[in-house]
Amino acid sequence: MTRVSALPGMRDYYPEQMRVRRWVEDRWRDTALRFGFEEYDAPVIEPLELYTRKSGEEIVGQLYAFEDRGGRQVALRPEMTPSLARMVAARSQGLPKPIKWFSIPRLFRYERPQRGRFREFWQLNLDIIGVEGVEADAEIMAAGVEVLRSCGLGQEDFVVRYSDRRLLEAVMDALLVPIERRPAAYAGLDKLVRAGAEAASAEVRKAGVPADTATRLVRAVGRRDLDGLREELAGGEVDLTPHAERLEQLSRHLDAYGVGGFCEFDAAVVRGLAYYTGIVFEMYDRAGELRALCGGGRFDDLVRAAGGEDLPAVGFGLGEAVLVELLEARGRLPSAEPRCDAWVIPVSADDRADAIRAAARLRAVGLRVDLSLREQSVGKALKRAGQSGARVAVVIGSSEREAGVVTVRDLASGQEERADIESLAGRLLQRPVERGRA
RNA sequence: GUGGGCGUAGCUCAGCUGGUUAGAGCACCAGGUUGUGGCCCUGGGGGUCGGGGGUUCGAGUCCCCUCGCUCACCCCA
Repeated sequence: MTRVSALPGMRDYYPEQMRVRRWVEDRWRDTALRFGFEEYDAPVIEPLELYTRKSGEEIVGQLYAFEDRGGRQVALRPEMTPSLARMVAARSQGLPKPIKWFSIPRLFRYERPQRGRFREFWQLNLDIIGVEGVEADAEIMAAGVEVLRSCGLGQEDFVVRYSDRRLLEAVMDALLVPIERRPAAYAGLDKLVRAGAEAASAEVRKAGVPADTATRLVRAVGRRDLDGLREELAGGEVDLTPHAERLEQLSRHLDAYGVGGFCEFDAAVVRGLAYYTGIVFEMYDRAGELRALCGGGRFDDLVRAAGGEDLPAVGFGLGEAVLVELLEARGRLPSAEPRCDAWVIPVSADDRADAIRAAARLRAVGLRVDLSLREQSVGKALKRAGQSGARVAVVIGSSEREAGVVTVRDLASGQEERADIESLAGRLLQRPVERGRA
């Protein structure tokens, strides 16, 4: 008999991994709710057309697409944004603005699995729709920072780098880079941080930008701060002031949120994809060892492109895979937590009915209770109970039955006492196992 | 899609230049202890040595193919 294993890039979540995923998702959800976002979801299977129409070329090439039994061309969703755009476009007139929605979608992309990259993955999506100003950008970025902080990460662990597509446009205006060369030039600039100035410059030249212009562009962006940009562009005709003011305002807001220390302006943040229209940002581990934790920005054409009214939007996607890697590297993953409050052990088969009644009573008041289901020695059962992290073992044998009590063994200290089931329930309820906490 | 590394028990691995029925530790199960855990002792289950083909008297070991994992590139969460 050959075993059938999970498909490439798909993961089985055994309880120990599931605990971690649940822990992370709980923090995502808590933080999103604290920022006033409402949760939504959409189908995992969508019409293929939803992606072929508007998504980036790369994503379309990675689709899990097939024909369903009704002859429809369908795809497993590779990202959440098109579904969001559809939902908002369908009801945008009736929804109170701004719309602040979040989702924790399960997504699929058929690409080569590798470290921090799978074919099935989860991400947190946060979006604000209907706000034009940097107030929304700041709120989104601050929420992103707080999501990671709620997982126990600090300034020494990660950083948000941001820039503004409009600023880059102005720089390209100043350097007279032809409009039609810009998408390819962006892609070249996107290599600056990873591959260095030489490689980026070569890529930009390949995009059809004259060598001296390419050199100036890469050098300007490579300065990575506003003063540097201004110096490199000295003598140019274009005024960076409105962009600088917008960025300054964003920076002030981020300080007010208390997340200024996590955020750095970086002109080299470009992001490859075409649909960003304003602020763009990425979150990275400070050590620079991992892939991007998160990417986002402003895409003001989102809703209109989906057939809705013209509404500005800003948002981000934060993946679970890289985040878990970072948490692991920093030792911030939650340690194994107690699974239950009590573990009930019948001494012999004759005691089982009473053990079941005791467990049922404790469960009825809301405690987490496990029960020995195998006929085995009390010693074995206690060992199992201890492994589970239960706080107490409840032993029920003939002498307890006669006395109408149970023996309660504190599994940490080994101390034992007899008690009736109601007083035990009361005592355990005063300090039940904390739900979903580290 | 391109290129490197690696596939032996659930996990971590050993297995010398090919040589009988493939091993260890941990984990699991049972017993020692038919009412008291974490230590200890004893025993047990569990492997088509990733799969297929080839060379050979003989392949975990050598060759080819293939699948999978992994790392880097591409790109992205």
